[in-house]
Amino acid sequence: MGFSETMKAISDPQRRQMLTLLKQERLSAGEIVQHFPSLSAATVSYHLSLLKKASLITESKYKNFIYYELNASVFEEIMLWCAQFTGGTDETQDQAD
Amino acid sequence: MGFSETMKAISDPQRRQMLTLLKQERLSAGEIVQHFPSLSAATVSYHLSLLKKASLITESKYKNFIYYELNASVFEEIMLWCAQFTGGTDETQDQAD
DNA sequence: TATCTATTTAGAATTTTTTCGAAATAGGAG
DNA sequence: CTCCTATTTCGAAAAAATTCTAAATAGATA
Repeated sequence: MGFSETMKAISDPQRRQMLTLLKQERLSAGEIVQHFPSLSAATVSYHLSLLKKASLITESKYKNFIYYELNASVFEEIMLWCAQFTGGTDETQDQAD
Repeated sequence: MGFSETMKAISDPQRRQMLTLLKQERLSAGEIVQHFPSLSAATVSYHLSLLKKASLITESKYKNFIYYELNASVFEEIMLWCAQFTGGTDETQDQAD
């Protein structure tokens, strides 16, 4: 939910790779697990839960699968935060952190 | 230097606050310490070293002070990474992670 | 109903990050 | 040269994040 949670979530390379996978298409938890041979299903599930808490992905259930999907809108917020440093935006704007 | 180091560096709220402070003006280590009453000078120094490693700040010495200054250009790279998810940029572009 | 498949949750172990106090470094001032 | 001020580095302790295996959940199928 909060900005800090989002930044923490995207700070991990494996979680960023999960986001990249989901950029192309929505995937079930099992399909995501297959992309990480070095991690157990439980660990991938843990990472997905962090991404979900940060609103970076959403889940929907179908049969006994859980599908994950990217929520692109959160990235706008991060870009806005960055923009305050590049001098590219109105500097009077409210900003998280 | 690497993208991962940068993302790790900005994932911490206290380090983000240091960047925000440096957005306005360059500050000495001691001046930055004063903004964080709950942290020791050693701890602030540790955080500054991470920001420096991530190229988010640069340092310059004057007398026995060390001044820190923001390096805004790194934020462009983060924004570019975010943009691939918002559909706002050329998707054929190479991207870290 | 019994069982199989997909996934998460729980609990514990490991690893990484953060933090501090004390000691080291470095340069300026007397 | 000696002391003082600013800051970092070191080593250890504490806190947080990551990971695993095993057990729990939930829905589908036989």
